[in-house]
Amino acid sequence: MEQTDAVAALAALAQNHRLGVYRLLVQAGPDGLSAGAIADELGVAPNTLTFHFDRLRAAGLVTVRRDGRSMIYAARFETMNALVAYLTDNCCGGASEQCAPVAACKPSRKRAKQPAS
Amino acid sequence: MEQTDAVAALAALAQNHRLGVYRLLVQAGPDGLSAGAIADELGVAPNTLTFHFDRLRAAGLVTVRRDGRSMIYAARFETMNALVAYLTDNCCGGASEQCAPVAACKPSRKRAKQPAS
DNA sequence: TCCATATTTCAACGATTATTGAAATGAAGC
DNA sequence: GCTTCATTTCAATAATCGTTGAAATATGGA
Repeated sequence: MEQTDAVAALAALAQNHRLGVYRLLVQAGPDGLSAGAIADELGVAPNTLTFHFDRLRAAGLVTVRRDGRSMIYAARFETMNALVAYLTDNCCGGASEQCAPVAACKPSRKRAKQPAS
Repeated sequence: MEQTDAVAALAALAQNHRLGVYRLLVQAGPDGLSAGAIADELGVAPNTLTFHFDRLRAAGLVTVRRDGRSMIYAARFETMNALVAYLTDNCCGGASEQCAPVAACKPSRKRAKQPAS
């Protein structure tokens, strides 16, 4: 992961509603959640939420797919893992064994192909 | 870690110079680096850097101590670990064993007591 | 086709952010 | 005490950000 991408991902997460959305999606797993379900859960206006989804998507943190009238958002775990790895990279110069690289999250169920990024 | 603290930490890291500073400090370990050394390494004006140090410090990501005329900044690994844990918390609803909580970085050498936060 | 539902688009506004230049502070050495 | 070095403070500026309201788009069902 490049520094530019890491800054983009961090900036995307550095906002109350977006962090709330993201954590919801991380916990939801590969199946994701509909925009409406997230709006209900967080009590955020749908148009505001669209703005935030765009940021998360532009940062590569989530994917979207359409399901009927609903848009289903899901976390991209590869990006999450890459970001964590970037942050903790070569921690303490690699000196301590306790500063080992962090574990990765590899959900087993296949994720649906994302259509338009 | 509370959502507010996580947003603060992420916002502190969501900037090119600050992310550069932070990664330098993570790799430097508990001994830290002087403000001047960091300014040289990154090619950032000292006053600009002070502004960014303040953000990192306010977010609890780094500590400072004075050493002669130099200010020595060092990463706070507890905050780093807490942030990573917060991001990946209950990943996939805890379903997959591969989504286990991430490893923590616990540098072995004692860190100098930080004076004024 | 017409209507309801789900979500997105657009323009506008106030608030926050990063960088700058000049001046101030604090510590060390002569 | 004066000078130098290391870093911080302050005010000003341009750029970016989050929320809002109203209107548009897309899908599914009667």
